[in-house]
Amino acid sequence: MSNPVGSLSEGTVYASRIGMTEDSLATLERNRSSGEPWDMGETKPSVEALERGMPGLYLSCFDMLLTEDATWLVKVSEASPALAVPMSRMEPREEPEQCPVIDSQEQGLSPGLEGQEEERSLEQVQSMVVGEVLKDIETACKLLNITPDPIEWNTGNVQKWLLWTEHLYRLPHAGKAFQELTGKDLCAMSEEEFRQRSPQCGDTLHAHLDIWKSAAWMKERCSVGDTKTAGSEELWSEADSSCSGQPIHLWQFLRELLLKPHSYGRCIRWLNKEKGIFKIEDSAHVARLWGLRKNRPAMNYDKLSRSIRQYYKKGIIRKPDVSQRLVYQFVHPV
DNA sequence: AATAAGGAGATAA
DNA sequence: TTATCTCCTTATT
Repeated sequence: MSNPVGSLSEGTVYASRIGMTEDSLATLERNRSSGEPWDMGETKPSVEALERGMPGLYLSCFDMLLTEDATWLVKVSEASPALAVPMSRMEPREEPEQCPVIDSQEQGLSPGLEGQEEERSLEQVQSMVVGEVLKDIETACKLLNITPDPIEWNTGNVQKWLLWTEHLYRLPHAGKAFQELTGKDLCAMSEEEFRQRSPQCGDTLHAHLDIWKSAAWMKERCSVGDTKTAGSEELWSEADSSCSGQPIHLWQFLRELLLKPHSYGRCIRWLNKEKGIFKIEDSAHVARLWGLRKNRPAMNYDKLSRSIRQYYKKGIIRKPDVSQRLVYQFVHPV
């Protein structure tokens, strides 16, 4: 029983999850602009952008995957009559080929097929949105070196996740209130219990954990081999690809950050992607992320840059021809 | 004060 | 042994 909700009947699951998710998102909405003690830059997950673009859709997509019930389609249709609009408002991704694209070849449809077609495109939207969420979670997992399923977290993993979520959403630090808790403990806690531990952001943390739990539950569900959710499974394996295997190298890590300007563009970005020239805009931030990834709390830019300089003789990274502060160049741009 | 370049020993996988 | 991590000195911006 990795997810308490999973053991409920389908009907109950549907009702309870709708309620849960709406609460969660309302909470996230409420807390979006809360004060933050972190200076981690403007790192905002795309989940938030999606929320902003299509709030009704976001929650519905999750729920649709969580049930076989198709009534959500009606809900979504009512909530956002013009589905094409949120689509066009989607922020462009750096890897567009990974996003299921709604094809526009449904012009000459017979009226009777309209509902079917709508369902099909909604399914595509849904898998795309879910894919975004899964990718965000996957990114966090790689960065923190934790598993996607909160139930498997030990106390250290829990702390990492808290730290991460706090800095991502600019929440006040509340890690101490959850110090001895494992992921299993965390998952068993109600929103009220979260609030008791952390009055300021307990509800927000609970909401985010809920999303992670849902994602993990979905992943488990997909891995059973459901044809209807095969698309999501592909997204998972795609996202999983780079997190399996050997410990990550610094240059790989830097590439990962550079590949996600949406999330990290404010701390590291390409000056010339073709030539592999990049600039570290916030050295402290990048060092902190690297330390997080490698479990080195004492990491700083002095040490990180020393590691980068080790790449000089290895021919992996060099200083660009016109040397500038905090600017480096991959010797073999891809 | 921050960053750059390397030397050199320590450490973890 | 490799790939950092850590600490340090000296020079540059």
